[in-house]
Amino acid sequence: MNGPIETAKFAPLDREGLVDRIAETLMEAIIAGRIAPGDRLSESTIARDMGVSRAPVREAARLLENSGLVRYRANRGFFVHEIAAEGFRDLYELRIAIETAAALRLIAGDAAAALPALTAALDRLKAAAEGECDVTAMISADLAFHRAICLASGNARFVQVFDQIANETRLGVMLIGRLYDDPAEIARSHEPVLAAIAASDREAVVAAIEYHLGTARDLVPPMLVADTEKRR
Amino acid sequence: MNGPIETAKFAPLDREGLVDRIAETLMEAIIAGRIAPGDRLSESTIARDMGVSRAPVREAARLLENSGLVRYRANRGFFVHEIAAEGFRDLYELRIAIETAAALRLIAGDAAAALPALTAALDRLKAAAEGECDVTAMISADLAFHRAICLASGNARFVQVFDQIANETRLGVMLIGRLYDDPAEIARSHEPVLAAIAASDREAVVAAIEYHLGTARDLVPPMLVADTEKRR
DNA sequence: GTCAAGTGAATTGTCGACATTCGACAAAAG
DNA sequence: CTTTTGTCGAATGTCGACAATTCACTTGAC
Repeated sequence: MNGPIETAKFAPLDREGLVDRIAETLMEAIIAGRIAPGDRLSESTIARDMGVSRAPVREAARLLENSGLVRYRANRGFFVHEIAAEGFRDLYELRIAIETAAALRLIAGDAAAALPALTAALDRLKAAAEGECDVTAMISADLAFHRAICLASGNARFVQVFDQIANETRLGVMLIGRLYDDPAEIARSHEPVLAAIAASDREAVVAAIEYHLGTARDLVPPMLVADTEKRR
Repeated sequence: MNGPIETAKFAPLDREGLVDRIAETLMEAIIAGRIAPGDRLSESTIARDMGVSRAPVREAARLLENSGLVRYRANRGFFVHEIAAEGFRDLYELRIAIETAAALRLIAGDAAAALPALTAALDRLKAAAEGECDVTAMISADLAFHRAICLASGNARFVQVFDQIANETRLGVMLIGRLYDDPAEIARSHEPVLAAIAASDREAVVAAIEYHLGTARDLVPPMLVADTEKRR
């Protein structure tokens, strides 16, 4: 059974393909806001800039389409997704459904085992809210906490759906600077969710998530409309 | 507001691109079982058979990946997705979460307006269960009913997620002939769900969907394991 | 001045060819 | 006989070129 090598002496080489690297670069640019929502992703331009051909760029764009960052229109190309007020409500209703289900599933299983990861995620979120708060990092930490809940549920599907919509959430939220005006408050608003999970209280979990995400669902769309108007 | 043409006199030309047609053809072949789960989708072969180049075939495959029908492995190509027993449980937990949320949302809105569509979908399901029951058609009608619930919720996200996982459900369920041994019984099992929605009874809706989908969730995985063993 | 049609540059859609990688079989060493 | 190494066919990965489509601009008539 034992070959000459028992423990791996080398970490696997980073062999992620060209397409993945292009996709990552594009995603980073979109999330960082260097490409604005609604902007067209010119295949030729991107390919030329990156020094590759158009084929892998197209594939990368298709990949990003799955993440909801990019929309494709036939014969017109790829565009950075613009999220509307109405779509934001729907998006958050889906988040409530998914994350509530994940949390309930988590409680039904081994909640104790999952708590450290959740607590750690919340701590990181609080840390990100301290001092000179970078909005992008703050959003990342926020999403990471919610993702941790899905992950801890043990159901890969919940994580999959969450990942698909996380970036869209990001795009929507980033349009609104004001939302993160009081980062510490945002961070604190996650505590009831964790507390309910820790207490394994099903009803409290449902209520906490509904309140936490429901607040954003009801608060953000009007802001989105206002900000969209202002931009004209 | 009114232009010279008020009613459309011509159906829109079939301008859906080559990629879409390839994707549809492939999807049809997979759903019909002409390509078995686990089989490789050879780009070259498909391209040659269809008389096109490999580029649109690749894109079509990437599209099908979003529908969960196909999985992509780097440098190895596309394969028809194989669903495992464990994955099936997760899949159905997600369905319960989505469809329950959709139904509750539906009740919160204008339930009366949505009822005709749901009733019609259920009738079609019953009709499909009559006489010489084609399993594929039966599954389609079954899924169509559940999709109608998501659609009636008014939340496009629910529909989007449902569509993404519907085909995977199909692949999993099709592996098990026995499940549809008694089609009429299957059709009837949908009635409580519709009744609960019609009554706008939140608790009943939650219970009905949990029971209806939960039965499949608990029943199918052992069957999947058994059938997989048998196939060896 | 407004609107329609025409024109052309720019972009996407598709293709065939070449480079790279993979997996299986064969061959050689232990 | 088992294990490792070498080789080879076949598939994917990437590319540059051409065709088809779109969009902004110009042109012209009313």
